[in-house]
Amino acid sequence: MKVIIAEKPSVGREIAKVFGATTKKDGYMEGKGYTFTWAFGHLLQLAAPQEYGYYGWNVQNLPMLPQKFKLSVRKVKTKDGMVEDPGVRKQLDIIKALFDEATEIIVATDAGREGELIFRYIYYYLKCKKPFKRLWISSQTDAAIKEGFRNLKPGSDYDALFNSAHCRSQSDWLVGMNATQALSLSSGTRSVLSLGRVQTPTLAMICARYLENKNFVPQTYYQVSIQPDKDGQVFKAVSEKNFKTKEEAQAVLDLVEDVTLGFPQGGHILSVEAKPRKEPPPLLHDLSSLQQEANKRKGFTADQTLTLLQNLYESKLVTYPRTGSRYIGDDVYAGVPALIDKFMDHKEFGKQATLLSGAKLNKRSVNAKKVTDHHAILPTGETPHQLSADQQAIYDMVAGRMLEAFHQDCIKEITKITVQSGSKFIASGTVIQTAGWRLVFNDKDEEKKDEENATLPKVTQGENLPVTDKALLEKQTKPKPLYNEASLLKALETAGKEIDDEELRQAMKDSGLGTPATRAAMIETLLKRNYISREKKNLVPTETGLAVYEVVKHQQIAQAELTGNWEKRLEEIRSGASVSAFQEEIKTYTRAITQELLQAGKGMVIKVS
DNA sequence: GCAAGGTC
Repeated sequence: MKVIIAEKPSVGREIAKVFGATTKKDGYMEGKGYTFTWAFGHLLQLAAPQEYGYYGWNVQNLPMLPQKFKLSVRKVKTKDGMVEDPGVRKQLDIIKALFDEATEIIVATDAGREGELIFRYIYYYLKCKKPFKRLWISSQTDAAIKEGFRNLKPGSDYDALFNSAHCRSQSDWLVGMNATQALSLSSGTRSVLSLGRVQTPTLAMICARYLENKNFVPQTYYQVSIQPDKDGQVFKAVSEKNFKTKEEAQAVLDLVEDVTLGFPQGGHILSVEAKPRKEPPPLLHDLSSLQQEANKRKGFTADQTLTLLQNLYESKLVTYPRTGSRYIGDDVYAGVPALIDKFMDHKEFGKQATLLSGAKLNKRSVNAKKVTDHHAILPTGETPHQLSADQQAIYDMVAGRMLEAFHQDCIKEITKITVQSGSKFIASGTVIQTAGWRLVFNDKDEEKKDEENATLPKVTQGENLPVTDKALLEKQTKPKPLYNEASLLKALETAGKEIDDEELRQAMKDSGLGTPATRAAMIETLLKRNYISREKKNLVPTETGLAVYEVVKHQQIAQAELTGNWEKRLEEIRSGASVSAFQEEIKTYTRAITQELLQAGKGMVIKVS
């Protein structure tokens, strides 16, 4: 008997379906001589410190550097503390029984580093010795699954990938557990002051932005605006330059040849530039972009959006939610026209679905090379029943985005008019000529600035217009806004963009800080630790958060680059570089940061709340 | 009591 093990039930069942195996059992399916089972993500985790003999939280134990890491069954929190998750234990037992019967195992966990780790941890924990092969596919269409099975790889081909995954896991444990205990113990508070490769740089970003915002000194500057009149249609033009002093601006204002000063036609049109600009539709959603949009539109937290999306996924209404790709492959694209047709009766955007039906679709979101473990989020085409208002809102964002993504470009005309009246003034305006994808939600254009005119009258070069009004404008420079959930998620994805080193940046771009699946939980962790709080839509540090930030802000553990460095090394391990060299470096770093924090925490000032 | 990673 061959046993196929997937990362999650949905994939296990999908593969079983392709094989025509339909017999449902408890925790697996069987048919055609195969058995199909699954994990629920990570079933096993690196054991907690006490399982290596490090009892309690004690400076004597630090740094904790286990000789050999152990695995333990995933735990859940109950009123009696942490206990084995019974569902996980049950599934592990099922997997063990199946592996015992197996002649061969086929590994069908997600095609990536963590997918490999999920299987290997199970395999080694169960002390299984059966031979295994690897299925490596990035979409779960029938064709992709069949092709993957014709192309099974030897299990050992992925040993180096497992090594890199295991290193990632151990390194996070060593640095996180030790740094957390070191700072918590030395701070003298009895609370948990957690630190980690992902959470601490994130906290640092929030704190740095908060302090920058709070300490920002606004600069006053001045502008002059005039209002020319074209046959009764007025528009606004603003001085080409900004002025540092009111006097400079006043001088420019005084030179304006307006009607009240006796100039009947003092606005001379120097030039009119009008150029069309194509604005392509947005890409399909991945989890992060959807969380950002839901936060902007509905004020949902990243965690709420993920929960709602998980509900929709479990009801088979949307595809896999925890994806980091905004693209689909050609195989999935083949089903898109039929999918669009399903929305022709939708009350909000049925009209646009009808318009797209049979039309030539925009293929910007179609690129198999940019599909990673999972493709972008799409509706499945199943008809929703009795969704809650919030679920419906998320569902509509997924479906609406699909219509946008395959819609036509939006064509705008950007107009710039230069007017001479004493000095030069600029009027700019954007007119949407063909709305294209913008028809789906009829949203306002975010890019549009305050000074812009909705529409500008038709004027020609050389024309002279009366200037009917003028004004001196006093303005102030603004600080970068505080992070909210949407802008933080975006910053986490692109933390690499502020890194100069090209190779580091590439490594960061692939991973960012955290992963789509973990970012929502990480934000919740910072809230739970009382490091940050929500103020309206903003995320701001608490006193505790700022105190921790002050202690660690110059340390490596607070820098996003730490992840970039690790990723680079892990990638080398994946291509065969030495594991032990990296492990030694991590141990050395763990010793160093533990010592530093044991000292630094003593100087901490934290109010006990 | 603690990390980051995955998912019901």
